[in-house]
Amino acid sequence: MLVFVDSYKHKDKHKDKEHRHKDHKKDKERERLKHNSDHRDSDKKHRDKEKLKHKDGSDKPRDKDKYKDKERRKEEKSLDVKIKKEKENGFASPPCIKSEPENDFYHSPKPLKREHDVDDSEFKPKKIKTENDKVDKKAKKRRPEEDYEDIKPKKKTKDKKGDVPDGKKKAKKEPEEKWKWWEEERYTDGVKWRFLEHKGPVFAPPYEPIPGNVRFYYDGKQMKLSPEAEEVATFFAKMLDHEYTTKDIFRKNFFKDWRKEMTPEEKAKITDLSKCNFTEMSVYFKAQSEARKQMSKDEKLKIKEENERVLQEYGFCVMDNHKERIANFRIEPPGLFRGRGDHPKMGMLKRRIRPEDVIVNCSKDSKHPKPPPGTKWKEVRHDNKVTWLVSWNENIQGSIKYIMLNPSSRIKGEKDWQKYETARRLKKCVDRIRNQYREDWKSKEMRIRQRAVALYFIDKLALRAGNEKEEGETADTVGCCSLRVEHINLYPEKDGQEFVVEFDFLGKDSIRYYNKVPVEKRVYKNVQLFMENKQPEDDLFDRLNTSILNKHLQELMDGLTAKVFRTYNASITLQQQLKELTNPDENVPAKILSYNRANRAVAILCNHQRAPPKTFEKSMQTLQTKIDAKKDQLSDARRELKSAKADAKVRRDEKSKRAVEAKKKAVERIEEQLMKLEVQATDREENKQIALGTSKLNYLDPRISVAWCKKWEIPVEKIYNKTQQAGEGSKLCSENTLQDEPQGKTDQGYLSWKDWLCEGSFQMWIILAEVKALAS
DNA sequence: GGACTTACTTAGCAGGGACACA
DNA sequence: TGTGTCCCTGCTAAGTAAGTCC
Repeated sequence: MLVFVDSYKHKDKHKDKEHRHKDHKKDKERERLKHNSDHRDSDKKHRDKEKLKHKDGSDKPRDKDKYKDKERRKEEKSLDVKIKKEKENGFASPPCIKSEPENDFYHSPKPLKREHDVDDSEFKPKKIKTENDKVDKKAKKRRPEEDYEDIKPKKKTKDKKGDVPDGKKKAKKEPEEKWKWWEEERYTDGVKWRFLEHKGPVFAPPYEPIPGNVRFYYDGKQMKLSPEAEEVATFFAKMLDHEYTTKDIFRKNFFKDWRKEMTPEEKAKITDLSKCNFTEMSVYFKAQSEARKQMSKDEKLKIKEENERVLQEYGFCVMDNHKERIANFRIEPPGLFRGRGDHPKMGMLKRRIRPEDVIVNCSKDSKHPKPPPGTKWKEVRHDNKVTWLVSWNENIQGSIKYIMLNPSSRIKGEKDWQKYETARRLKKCVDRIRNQYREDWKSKEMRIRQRAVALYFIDKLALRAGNEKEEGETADTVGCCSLRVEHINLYPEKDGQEFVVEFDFLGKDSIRYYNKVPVEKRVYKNVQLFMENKQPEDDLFDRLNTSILNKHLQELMDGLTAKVFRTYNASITLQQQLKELTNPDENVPAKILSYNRANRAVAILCNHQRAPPKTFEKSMQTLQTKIDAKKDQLSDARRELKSAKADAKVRRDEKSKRAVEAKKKAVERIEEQLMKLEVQATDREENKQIALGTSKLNYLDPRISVAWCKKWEIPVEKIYNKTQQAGEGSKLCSENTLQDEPQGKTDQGYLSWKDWLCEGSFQMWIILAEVKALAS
């Protein structure tokens, strides 16, 4: 498979199509990634040969029983045959996977019977464990215990050198006991918790009117606005420098909603947004922001302490026996809606959320959160089949917003774990599914053909499912099932390749997906058929939607949805790329560059992009200057070494010998420094428009990364972000955390997918969860 | 529609470099 | 050479929009 996504932030739909090919550096990088990222095409030349040999044979019809027999036989075939077959399909997986014993692959968490599954009415919390509490391995059930008031919050900020109290320093040396939630029994029947207590949300501060000397002008004349109208005006003023305020839809929506907040007098007077002058307001807010930056240390510290206090009070909840961090305990403040892409609702007023709008979810027997004085909650609910703590309706899309737990929580961790387990199960049957959809390309029924081709695209290109969207409510974006004829171009031959499909559409967040992919002839012919007699705005897959597709996938494998293919292909691509790119002879920075390149291959596959940082060019320039300076330094050092050597040759004494050694060391040190700088420059350049974070946190099974780190003795914290190198992070990612590393290392000197993902290695989960928690 | 995950942007902070001075 | 301070830059994490799936 060739995954080669050329995509940009889509500001003007097709305008820059030609321009994008001009960036040679980027093209070069893509070429490299194109070569490197193709996990199912690692030996392209060979595969192409194979393809030429077998491309017709694979399409021969066969009856169902024959197919089943063949499937059975296929399971028994040798590794070589398997690889050959995979290559024919264009989906060659790492060879080590084939040798896995089949029964080892399924390790889905089996929900065990719980003590409280039947009747939870009597459930009372007794003692809350922090993450540091010891786990009673003999009794791993989530038992209610007493006295949870004494729980001390986990200190979030790491202590700087010298600030650490002696006791703490000492404590750091001792291995910390973690709450091993993955060793506990899981709830059944959709129950998410038995006990939930929290303090409710933190509301946005009330509006503070701007000072009298900050004026608003309409049509050149000063005008005092009512507090309601003034507040909304400040939202606009704060965004004055932003591109949003130049957009017609934004301005139109803002003005419409602003007028709703005006008094009748204001409404009568203010009729044209272009006559409004918000400059003084804008200047005032900029000055305020500047003043915040200029605050004294003490003032900043005070604010920090206050934030910390709020965090400690509202940022944690007690779920079952454990204190858990809440992700977003602050309710979104009012403001102007910033939809992405060409969102028809951008600029609309996001109203202020009040206690009367809020539904609080907690357990009956908990201490219910109190609404602010003089107010009341919309509702207090006790629904333990959901994970949210607080919800409210937002007014822009009419959807519900939630306050939920941090990724470090048990509830999120379990979900994450299940996600990767499902992806692992897909590994087991992906060949069968691929053969099935290949067969379906020949179906007499159009709906089946469409389903099969769509699934092929989802699998091959890691496309999203593509739900239907309400027209006019959101930006016009699509996924696989919602592709339209206008998003596809077909080329019988392009750039020396046959049967090329060109995709050009806006995906999630209005990020452009542009890709030219050579496909199998049958796919090509099918797409041609689907496009026949259709208008550009017609659906490509008119007999398909995501629920039909997912229903079909569910029949193929329990829990299988379109999304699982993305997770599976992302994780397996990482593993393949790590194997391919890691050079055992290279040093740590070079290996980390290899990891980032593997990560990048996944990000490209998933089309995870970012806007190039504003300071990118400048920072590259700075780095280049450093490199140049280092090069000069190196040639100086080499010259000095040469002269020291000559000197030593003449003098032949100990002193000059020592001088030569010292110069040698200096050269080595500078060489290493130069290498590090060059690696950094390469990494940064390659990462200009690619976002690694999303794939790292959401698609890559952390066990693969940790296995790789262990294999090559790379500190885990080098992979899961820099801030964790010091303080808590290094502890979390220490050897202790990885104590139950699985046994089987492969001949390739690399832990295989299966090897790492065996039962008992769930420690990895807590690493991911805690790394995420640290980031909070 | 509801619940949940995935996604990108950006404010603010941490940390490193430059410089002064002991 | 070590230490302290300031400033700049890159990175992180909060914030919240936009997906998926049931």
